[in-house]
Amino acid sequence: MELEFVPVDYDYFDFEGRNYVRMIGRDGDGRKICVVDSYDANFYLVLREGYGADAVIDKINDIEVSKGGRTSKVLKTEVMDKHFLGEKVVGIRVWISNHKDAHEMISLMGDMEGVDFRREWDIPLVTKYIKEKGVEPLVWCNVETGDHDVLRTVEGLDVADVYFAESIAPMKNGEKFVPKILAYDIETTGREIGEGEILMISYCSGNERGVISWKGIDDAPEYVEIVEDEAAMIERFCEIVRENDADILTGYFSDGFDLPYLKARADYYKVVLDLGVNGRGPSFARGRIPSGKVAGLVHVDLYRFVDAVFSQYLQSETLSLNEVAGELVGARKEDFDFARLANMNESDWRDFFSYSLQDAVVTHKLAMKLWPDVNEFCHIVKEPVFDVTRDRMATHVENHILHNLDRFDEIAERRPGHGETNERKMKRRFEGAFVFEPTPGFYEDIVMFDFTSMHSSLIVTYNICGQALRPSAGDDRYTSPEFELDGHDTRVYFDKKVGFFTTLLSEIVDKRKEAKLAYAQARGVGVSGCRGVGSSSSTNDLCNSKNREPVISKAELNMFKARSNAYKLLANATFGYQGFYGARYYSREAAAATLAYVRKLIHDTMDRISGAGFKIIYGDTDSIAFLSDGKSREEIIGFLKEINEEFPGIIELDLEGFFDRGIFVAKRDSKVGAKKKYALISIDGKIKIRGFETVRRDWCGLSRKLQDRVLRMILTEGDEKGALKLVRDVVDKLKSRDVEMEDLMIKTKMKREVDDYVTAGPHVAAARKMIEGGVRVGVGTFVEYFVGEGSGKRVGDRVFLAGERVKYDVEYYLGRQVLPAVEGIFDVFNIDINAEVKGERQEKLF
DNA sequence: AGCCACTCGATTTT
DNA sequence: ACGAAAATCGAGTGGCT
Repeated sequence: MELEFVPVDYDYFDFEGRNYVRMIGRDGDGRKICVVDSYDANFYLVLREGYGADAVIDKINDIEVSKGGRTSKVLKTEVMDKHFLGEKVVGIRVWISNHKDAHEMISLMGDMEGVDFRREWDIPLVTKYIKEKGVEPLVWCNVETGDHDVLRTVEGLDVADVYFAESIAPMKNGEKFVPKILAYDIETTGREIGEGEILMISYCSGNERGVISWKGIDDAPEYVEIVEDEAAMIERFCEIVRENDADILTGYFSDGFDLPYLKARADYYKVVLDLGVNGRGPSFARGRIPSGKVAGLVHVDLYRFVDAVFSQYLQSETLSLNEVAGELVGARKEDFDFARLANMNESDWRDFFSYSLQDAVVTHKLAMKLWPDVNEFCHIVKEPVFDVTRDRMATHVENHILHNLDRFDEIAERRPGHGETNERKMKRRFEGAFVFEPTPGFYEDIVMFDFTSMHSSLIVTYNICGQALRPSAGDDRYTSPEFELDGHDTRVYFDKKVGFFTTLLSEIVDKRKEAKLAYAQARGVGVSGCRGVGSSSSTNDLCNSKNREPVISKAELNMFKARSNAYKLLANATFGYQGFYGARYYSREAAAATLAYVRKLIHDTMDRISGAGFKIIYGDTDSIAFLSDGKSREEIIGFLKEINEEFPGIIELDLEGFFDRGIFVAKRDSKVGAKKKYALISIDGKIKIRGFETVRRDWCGLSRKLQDRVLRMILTEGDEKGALKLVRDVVDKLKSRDVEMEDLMIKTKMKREVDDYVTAGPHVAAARKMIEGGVRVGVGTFVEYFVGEGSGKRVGDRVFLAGERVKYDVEYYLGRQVLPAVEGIFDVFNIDINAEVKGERQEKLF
């Protein structure tokens, strides 16, 4: 029979000495089903030039590996014309009976005469399956089902039906798959996994929501279900999860907390944490934070996705659910003071239930918000949801490459070995980008240009990749600018013939442009009817031309935005990927050369702009700021167009903006202009603050807020005298001890374990205090402290945690926080803020 | 004890 | 374990006077 199927989750297993891929997903009727497909593990032996395949094949056919009660052998071989790093090679594709033995098999085929090298044995089986069969995650396909003994192994699964795929192929115009998402959250008495009890579990999948608890009160809200005890609560939760029949189970930091905690408590009570379809508990993969996997229900830890993919684009200072959800979905968690736990009355419990439910609701909202992004990443890098939500950018870049190699008949490069990564890590750093040293001052009428995806467009334009690297110059080669590598000046050369690496990157850049345009146009349509849709190309045809009504749904709009964003992130990460020690396609020369091109381009462009009579005031990597010098905006834009025509390849300079005023300050204790530290106000009144203490989380709120207000007053009103008054007010408040403790807290993130610090700064002292108080502090923990009065010489001796009844140190906050934050700004106006404040002190004395 | 040069460590910018 | 380097700046450290 035939059926429609969308795969969501993948894994593989052995049956009678062979590998099978097991997929869980939905059929056309929305039933959760399991589809099993046969897939044999395989790899390539690449032949040495001049050697034939027959002798090699004869030899490997005899190789067997017996291990763990199974015997792996060669099933089949095929001689194929392939490419490796763009060069033609002859490969023997070898199919074997078990992927788990691939590594062992390959080592037995090591020093074989005629075999140059071996590849693709280190690619996960599921990745190879998706790549080769085109059965992509979240893409509908047609399955021709059939009988097979292997179905015995999946008969017990808690799904609507199980099928064996006789054949399987993606559908041409499948619908978009919308998953059912169930969010959950637990409240516990302990902070460590398994230490203490779970008091309640909350869940939310849209309208279906509730809290299960064994801490009964007489009139609990109707959404609370009270059960006998903790074990019963865990079992009831499993039951609810299974009945809910979601595709995705999601939590926030649930890999690191909720799921392992549940598992530990379930183990303690000897009940099965049976959340999935196989009647067994979750499994945890190795790693710094072990990934929790539930069979047939994709467990997604949203924190990990946000951390890996989104964090650098968020304003949030911590990645707490509260902050991230606040920023992304405008939803805040409820507050609950955990100190109340010690002594709870009925009303406290009601608050706690409500708080817990809200956590699950907010997590669900966040999951719905991020789904378009997860979905796009899945479609682009063609890896399952489970992996896409946990992989870092470098892995995304690599997976995107791996899944597209077949179009180039390319055999994949291998992953570097341990020794190799260590060797790469040991290598010296290479020179990075160029930053222009600004002259401190207050400027007016500023223009800023910046290059769009500068590194990526240079890589594409000059074919900068390891594959194209050549030892000498030539007509068919690009010659890089001169740069220093490992102590001597050098140039490198790249063949002009494009290969898969730069082709794929240029596709990413194109698709990003396409999605960005579609998004912009769709938004135009959505906001004020059908307009600005001039092109007739299919991606731009977003209007129903008959009735001129917008036909773009909000979901589609979000899709374009997510797609544009995913391609942008992928493009931006590609440069870093080439210089990343763990990369299959690592090329230190390419990474260093890219930076040499980056420096040359910014210098040449700066010369071009100043050559046209403009005064450059700043620039960093890919941006240039200069004074418009009375020229109109139209003239500037015309000038930009003119320069753009002179760039080679896909290099493009963009208008970042026009700014009415801007301030650049000097480095501390110096007259030299500080780099990466400036504030601008754009012509529409938007303020852009970069690098200042205002935007640094390791400064106290008092200094940050004051500096922000000072900068704003100076930029919007040009009123440094008014700003001076702001400082005086704060100084007075500080001295009269009128400042809220909250504004004096200094927050830092631990970058290593407490004992691993060579020099122990104040935050380490604070961390030690926290540990004394029973808090576990490790890498990633946020430490908050204030500096109080005391005799200690070091700041670290006067560090106190929130709630400690110690007077704050006025001198410290004045001299080390408040004044330093504004000193440089007033210097620009020749105002000595220290003298001003001291003067005030003198006046008071008199 | 105080100054100075230096290193360490956290954070931000691109 | 899972993109890159440039840059600022506070705090601590150890040698010197």
